[in-house]
Amino acid sequence: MAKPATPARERLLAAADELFYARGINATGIDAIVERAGVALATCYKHFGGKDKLVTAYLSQRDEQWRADWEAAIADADEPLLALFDALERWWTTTGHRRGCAHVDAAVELTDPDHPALAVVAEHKRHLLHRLTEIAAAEGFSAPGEIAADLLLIYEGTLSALLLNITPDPFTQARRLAAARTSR
Amino acid sequence: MAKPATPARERLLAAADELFYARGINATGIDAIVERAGVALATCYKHFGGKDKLVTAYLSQRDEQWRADWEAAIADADEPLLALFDALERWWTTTGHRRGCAHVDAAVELTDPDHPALAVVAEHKRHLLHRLTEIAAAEGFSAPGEIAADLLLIYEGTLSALLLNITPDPFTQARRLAAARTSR
DNA sequence: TTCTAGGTAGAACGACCGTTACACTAGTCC
DNA sequence: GGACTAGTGTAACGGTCGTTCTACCTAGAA
Repeated sequence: MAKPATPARERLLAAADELFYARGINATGIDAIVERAGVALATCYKHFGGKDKLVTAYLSQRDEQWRADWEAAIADADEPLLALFDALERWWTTTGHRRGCAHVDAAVELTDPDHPALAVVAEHKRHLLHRLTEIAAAEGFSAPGEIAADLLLIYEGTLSALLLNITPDPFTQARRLAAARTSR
Repeated sequence: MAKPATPARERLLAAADELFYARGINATGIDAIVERAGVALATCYKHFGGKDKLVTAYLSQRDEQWRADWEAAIADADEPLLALFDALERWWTTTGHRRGCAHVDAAVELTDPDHPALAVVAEHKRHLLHRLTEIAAAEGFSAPGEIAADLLLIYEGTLSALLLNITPDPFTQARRLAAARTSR
């Protein structure tokens, strides 16, 4: 929250979130975001200074939101390690879009390896692995890093399955696989 | 093989394969492919008629290649169900690029749901599920469809983990998870 | 020889997009 | 009142890209 959250800035971020996710980053022009936000083009550039930074802010916001949702699910869950899939299913069923994980999409779309938004993607996934490892350790598992990596792999597979629509019920699958992996 | 495989056509497809995969579909212009192939621009349009169809041909070729590699791995493997991961690792270690699955990338990049190439993507993944189900049935598993879906989910997760570089050794992970799922 | 198929080279078009600049407005605070 | 801040609206620039067109070339078949 370095910058003040003015209404214009918030509306720009909300519009960017909708359009970047639904239509893709490269396919979405600044003009479309500005129009959706009901804001002047110059205002967008005053706040973000360019598309790259707007994309970065969009992904950061998604990361923040996801962490909050996940932590809430962890607090609610009987088995904290499986809360990942509770949060995923809640997110998936409450939003209408079908484009998988916004961070994975960005990693695919942003071809330039120096794009600043890619750092946010890497940090988002790093956090997933780190937090899963923490939870597994707290649950007393002997190899928490291995369990965390396996759950992350299952999670990524679920996201892909959702994006590609290849499997009838990815959530049930994911929970079955994850439960088998974490049973003792 | 409806069209004759003239040298120009082959070189165009080879160039498209390299560039579309390495730099992304949207970020790669026809000009770049034509230059890489050492072919005239008009020749490209005479063979493919447009970028959409070139992309479609590129993905079809990848699909064909992947099926052949996988079938070879199945023939070689002790456990046919796990050959998927043998083929994946061989492909990954013999090619230099790190952009995950070309078909998933296309599904992310091609925002227009009517893009003709998306049918190839869907068919590619449908075939994976179908063939895995066949093998599981041949191996005598009682719920071959379930096993196939689980293996496909693990496979997709591995591809994502490779793309995002989030996990130290996705192949070992994938084999461990898959072996646990198919043990009896 | 003539016809044809496949390939070449280069230019041009139209559209889109990220970015910048300029002139203007309205509220706020000293 | 004056200065500052945030926002508006429009126009233009420069670049990229998919696509089309025209003219030309070459090798082999009829």
